[in-house]
Amino acid sequence: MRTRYCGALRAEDVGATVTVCGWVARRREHGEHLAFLDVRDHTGLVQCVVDGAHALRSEYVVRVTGTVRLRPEGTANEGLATGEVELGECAVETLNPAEPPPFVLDARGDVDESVRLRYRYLDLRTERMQRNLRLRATVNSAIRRAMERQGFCEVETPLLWTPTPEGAREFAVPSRLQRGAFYVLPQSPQIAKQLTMVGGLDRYYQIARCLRDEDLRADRQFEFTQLDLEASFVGEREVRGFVSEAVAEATEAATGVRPTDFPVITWADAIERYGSDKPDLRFAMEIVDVAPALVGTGFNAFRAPAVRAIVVPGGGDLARARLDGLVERAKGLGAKGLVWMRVVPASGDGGEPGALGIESPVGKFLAPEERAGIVRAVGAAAGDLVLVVADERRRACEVLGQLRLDVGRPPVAEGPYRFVWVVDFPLFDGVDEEGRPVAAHHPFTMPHPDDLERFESEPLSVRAQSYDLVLNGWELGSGSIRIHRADVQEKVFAALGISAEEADARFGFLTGAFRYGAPPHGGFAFGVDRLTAILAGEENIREVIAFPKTQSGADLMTGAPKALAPRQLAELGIRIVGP
RNA sequence: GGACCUGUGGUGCAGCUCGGAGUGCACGCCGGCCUGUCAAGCCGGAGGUCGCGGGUUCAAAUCCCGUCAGGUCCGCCA
Repeated sequence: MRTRYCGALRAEDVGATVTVCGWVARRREHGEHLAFLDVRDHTGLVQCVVDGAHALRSEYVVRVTGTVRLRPEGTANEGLATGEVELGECAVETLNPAEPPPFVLDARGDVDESVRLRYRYLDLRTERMQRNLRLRATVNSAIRRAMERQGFCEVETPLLWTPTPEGAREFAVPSRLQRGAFYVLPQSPQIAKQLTMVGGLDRYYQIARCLRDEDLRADRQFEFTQLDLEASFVGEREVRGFVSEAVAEATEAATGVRPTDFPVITWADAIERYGSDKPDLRFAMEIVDVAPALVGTGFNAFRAPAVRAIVVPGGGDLARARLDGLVERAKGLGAKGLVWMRVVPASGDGGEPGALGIESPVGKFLAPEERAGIVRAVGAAAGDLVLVVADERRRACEVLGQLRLDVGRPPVAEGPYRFVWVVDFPLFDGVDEEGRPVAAHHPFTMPHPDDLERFESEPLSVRAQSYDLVLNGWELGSGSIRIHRADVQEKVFAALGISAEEADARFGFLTGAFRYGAPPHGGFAFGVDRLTAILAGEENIREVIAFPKTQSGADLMTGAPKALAPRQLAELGIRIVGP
């Protein structure tokens, strides 16, 4: 039907007679005997010169046969890949007419997202969506290449899985053959992939769809895609190596530049220095301990377990209203308050040249050496702004970590790409209402061997062999070395308050499998949607998903979710109660 | 479950604070003119339940209450 793609025609094709197929992107009529027709396919646009175009409209599907020729002197279009040439002596065949589209498909102005989603099949024709979906395919392909090169075997796991009431809310699927019983859609292939290790697959991977019935966000859809992997007889470093390789391959395929730097930071350091377990390393503004400068201070607000600060370079000119806003923000985040200090050249005479002072609402409560000590400790220069929070250590760090992002963070999709591994997470994340530790990752995570002796005495100080991969402040994914021995697993279940019977009822098929010779194993999963979005320069994963849902879980194109026909409900034995 | 932003011809916006006739801009659409444009240009035209419901008022796009939809965030996401 066609001999060439629109976007591929170049000066070296001059003289060739070609046939292209595509959509009418635009037409420019110059009277009865001259019109320009931009024909678009997935590769780009080519200008066709026709003798009148009255019968053709936007988005008509056409087949054009013409001769490639150079455009006349001075009429080339440098903004177009095919801008040196055009198709002349065109015969245009309309393969299908089209109604005027509800929105213009070129790159001008934003279109409301609900309109785009309602007509997603049209939105997909835009250059942006074409680029994003093809980038996603490139990323997938690179991931497969890297995993296969590293000896991983692709295994598909069931979508109809068994309920494991733990963690994310699951989508339920009623069974027709066993009325009243349900499958669930997997929130991840976690347990299945561990069973492939027991099954001797050695290295498993899958670009897997995961489903979680939780509220949606810019970086969360009900269904999302993960590179899921698991390997036997490996430690943490090897797993991180596998993942770094896959991410590097994908990033190189997408951007042309292979990232080589995958620094490792401990969870404790990440909290100390960045106030977050997903630090954005594209900018500094690290948190500094200024308590040493305030030993024995007379200023009550600073007599706290921890006093930490960040410097906003050049932030001294922030308006008072903005500073008040930051104070409110800090309080909203749970801090008792926030002290700001503008760093200025020291006033008065007698000071050393270059000496610095501060302007701050609380300046008068601080001794001169305390003011100087803070400025020195944070390494601030004149014109900078210092933000100080005094509180419990973790809270002070986390509040400053959030302020650091509020004040200094570039858009997530703006380069450079700064990956970082966060390791040594705590095994437990606080305690529940009954005072029991809560699993930070999942209950199959192996504790750090050095911390096992503190398991009973200080469970909250036990580190896990788990690790997150972070890119530009977005958590791409997480993984861990798993427990493969029954005795350790029992200890963890006990600490979590899960009885042997309960564990057996919930995960019996897993713990049972582990009695038959489970190899030491560990793995990881990272979000392909998130990685692709960042590499595509998009702030929202909907932009890299062909048919996403809205924040309320609706598919505006199909109208899903919808009521089922009474007959379908009857077959499933389901009666709808309530509104 | 909660907070905030948005909703005005097909699309994107302005108008809303201070109520006074559906007023305006750009794009698209339809028709006419136009032989080198490329977001073509020029002229003309059509197109509206101001998301929906209620209230206040002589009078509501505008003020108030409720509700729906889209978005951002908190909770939630082992």
